[in-house]
Amino acid sequence: MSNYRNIDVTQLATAFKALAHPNRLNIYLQLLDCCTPGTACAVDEVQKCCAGDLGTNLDVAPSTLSHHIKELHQAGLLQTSRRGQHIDYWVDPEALETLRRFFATADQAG
Amino acid sequence: MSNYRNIDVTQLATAFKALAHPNRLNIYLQLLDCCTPGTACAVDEVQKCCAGDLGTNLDVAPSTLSHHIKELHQAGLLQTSRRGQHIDYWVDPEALETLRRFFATADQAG
DNA sequence: TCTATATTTCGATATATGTCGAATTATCGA
DNA sequence: TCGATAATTCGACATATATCGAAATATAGA
Repeated sequence: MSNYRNIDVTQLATAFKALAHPNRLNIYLQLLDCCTPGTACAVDEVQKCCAGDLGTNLDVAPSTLSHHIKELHQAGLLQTSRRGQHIDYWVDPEALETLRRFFATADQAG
Repeated sequence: MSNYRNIDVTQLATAFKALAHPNRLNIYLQLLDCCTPGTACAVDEVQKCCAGDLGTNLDVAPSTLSHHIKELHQAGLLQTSRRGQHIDYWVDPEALETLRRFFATADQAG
């Protein structure tokens, strides 16, 4: 059961766990809207996705925000890059593809 | 943020939470393999999906198994029907479709 | 009706998680 | 180099969750 139709079940559970918290799902959705998966927002674009921006509509302390971002990152859902004082985050396209594929195949025959 | 591209975000987080635990994910995967989503296994088929069967490869007490099944059911991921002493469970097709659709659209543009 | 089987509910307990504030690290600009 | 800003790490604490065993509920069959 550690593997299901060529999908790593442990990785799947880890991803679900990361996305299970409303604040973390919120962060992930923001990043989905912010940048095309696999790409950080260009600096000159209006949309930003550095840690501070992700917390503006979350009402949590910076340390809590950092904690949640770390969880998402450790689950493999986000990628990261420093840009000066800021740290940008964006959606890991492979992890997203794994999730998409799981539900796509699950939705087919039993 | 309670709605994202016509998908209920709260429902999404609830579903992820239910699937985040390895034992519950295991149960869900068994049901996906057991029966076509939306249908219970016919009684005369070899595959079964009553509560007891779902726990055979899980190594947890019956009460714990029941607890996990209840979580999946309350999250809207499973449907249920009593069959004599047994209670059958199967994958709710609409919930699965919601998840499939979320990742399908998320995987497209940002 | 009585017994066996399947499942759930309840109460207790250990562990995991979310949150904060304070302190720390990293970077930029003066 | 110093101060400001962004983000992380750490320690503490309250809450949530997973688990079990015992007891309760539901059903089938003798």
